Amino acid sequence: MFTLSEENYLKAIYHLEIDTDKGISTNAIAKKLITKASSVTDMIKKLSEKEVVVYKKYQGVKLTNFGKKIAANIVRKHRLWEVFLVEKLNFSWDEVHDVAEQLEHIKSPKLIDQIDTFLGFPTHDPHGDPIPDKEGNINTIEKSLLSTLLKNESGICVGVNDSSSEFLKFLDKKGIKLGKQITVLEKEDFDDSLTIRIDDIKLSISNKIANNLYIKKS
Amino acid sequence: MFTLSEENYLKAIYHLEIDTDKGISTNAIAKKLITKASSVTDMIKKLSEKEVVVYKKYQGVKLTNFGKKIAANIVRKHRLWEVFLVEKLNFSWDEVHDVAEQLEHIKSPKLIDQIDTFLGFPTHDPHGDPIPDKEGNINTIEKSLLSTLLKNESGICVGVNDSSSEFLKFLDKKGIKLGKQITVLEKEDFDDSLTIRIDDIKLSISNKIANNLYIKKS
DNA sequence: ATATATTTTTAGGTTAGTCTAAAAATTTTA
DNA sequence: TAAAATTTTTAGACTAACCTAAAAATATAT
Ligand SMILES: [Mn+2]
Ligand SMILES: [Mn+2]
Ligand SMILES: [Mn+2]
Ligand SMILES: [Mn+2]
Repeated sequence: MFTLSEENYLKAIYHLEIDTDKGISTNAIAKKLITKASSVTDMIKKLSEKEVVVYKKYQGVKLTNFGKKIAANIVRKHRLWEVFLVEKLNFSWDEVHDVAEQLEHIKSPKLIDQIDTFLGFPTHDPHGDPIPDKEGNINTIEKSLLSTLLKNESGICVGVNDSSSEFLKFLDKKGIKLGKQITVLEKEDFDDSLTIRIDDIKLSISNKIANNLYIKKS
Repeated sequence: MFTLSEENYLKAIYHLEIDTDKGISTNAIAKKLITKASSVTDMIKKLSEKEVVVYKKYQGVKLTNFGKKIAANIVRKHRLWEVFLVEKLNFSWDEVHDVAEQLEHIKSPKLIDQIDTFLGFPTHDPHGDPIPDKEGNINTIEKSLLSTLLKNESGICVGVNDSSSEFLKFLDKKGIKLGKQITVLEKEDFDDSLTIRIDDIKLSISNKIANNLYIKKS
C-alpha cells in the first residue's frame, strides 16, 4: 500500500513520462510537486525500495511496469471523480480538479468500479483527458494544438493543455467548449494570434490561448 | 484547518460525549481510537491550543461549542457518504463504514452540499443514525433497545447499536431491516432471549442481538 | 581542457503523530 | 486513611515527510 505522498510522487512521474522516454530528473519532479530536490531524492529512494521506480544516482527515475499501473490507477480515479462531479453534482469544469486531488486517494476498489458503472463507463474526463482502464491502458487519440493548425484547417475541440481555473473560466466566457467545431480563418504572423470561427461566430484569440487548446483535425 | 488525525480525535470525543456530561477520559479516547493513552495526552494538548476542547490535567476533556461544530460536520459527512454509497452505488449497509471513514475527511463544502441535494436531504444514514444539519444540530428521536421492550410491546426497528459488518450481515440473514414492525411475543427469564414477530414470522433472538437493535415504540 | 554553472546528493534538523517505560496523580480497597 | 491499583502524564525515541546548507557530480561555456 502507498501513502498519499508516495501516490503523488508516482502520479507526478507518470505525467512527466508522457513527454519523454528519458529518466525524469529530480528537479522536474520537485518543480511539479512544488517541493525541494533534496526531498525528491529522499522519496525516490523509498519508491525504489518498493520497486515502483528504477533509480540510479544522477540518472533520474523511470516507473517500473508495476509503478505505471499504480500511477495510472490514481489518474483513473482522479478523472472518474472529475466526471462524477461535473455530470452528477453540477460542478463546473474549473471547480473539479482540487476536489479530485483529494478523492483520487480514497482506497476502495468497489467504490471506483461503482462510480465507473454509475457514470456509464466514460472514456474522457471533463477536460478531454482519457480515463485509463483498470489495467492502466489509455486510449490516445490524434490531437493537435490549435496553434499548429494552418489557415482554413478545422476540427473539433477535444482538450485543454492548461486546466487552471482561470483558463477554463476564460474559455467559458468566450463560449469555447469541448466538442465544438473550430475553423482557423486567419493567422497573424505578427503576434501569432488567430481568428477562428466557432458556432458561426468569429473570434480573435491570442497565441497563448491557441497553445493550450487541443483540436482533433477533420 | 484540522489534520486527519485531529478530525478523528474530535469525532471520537463527540461520540463519547453522547453518553455522558462528564469529561471524556484519556483512556476512553485511547480505546476508541485504538491508540495509547500517552498519544492521546499529546493530541489533547494540541486540540486544547486550537480551542476545540477544554482540558485540565487529569480531568478529561470536553468539546467546546466550536469543537462540537467541527465534529458534527465530520459526522454529517460520514453519514451522508454512507447514504450515497447505499442509495446510489449499490453498497450494502455492512460495506459502507470503512469507505465513509475515508470520505468524511474530504474538504469541500460544495461537495457535501451537492451530495446532500443529490440524495434529497436525507435525515438518517443506512444504520438509522441521524444526520446533523450544517449547524451541527441533530434530530434525536425516542428509541429503545429491543431488549428493554416488555412482552406484547411492539414498534418499528429504527437503528442498530453495533454497526459491525458481522452484526449487520447477521441481521440481513434473519430478515431484520430498518423500518420493519417488530412485536415481542415472549421473553425468557432464563437467558433473556426473545421471541419476536417480524413480517408475520416468528423469530427467536438472543439477548446480545436484542441489545443492539433500536425500536421506536408504537 | 579547464573553469564556471547547474544539478543532484548528503548531512543534519524540524514537525506531526506515534510508541514504550517510568513517574506522578488519582481512585479504589481494605 | 493508608496501601494498592489504576489512570494519566512525562520523558525519550522512532518514522514519514519535509526543510536548509554544503558537498559532490555532471553539464556548459570559453
Ligand atoms: Mn484534474
Ligand atoms: Mn482533468
Ligand atoms: Mn459509519
Ligand atoms: Mn452509519
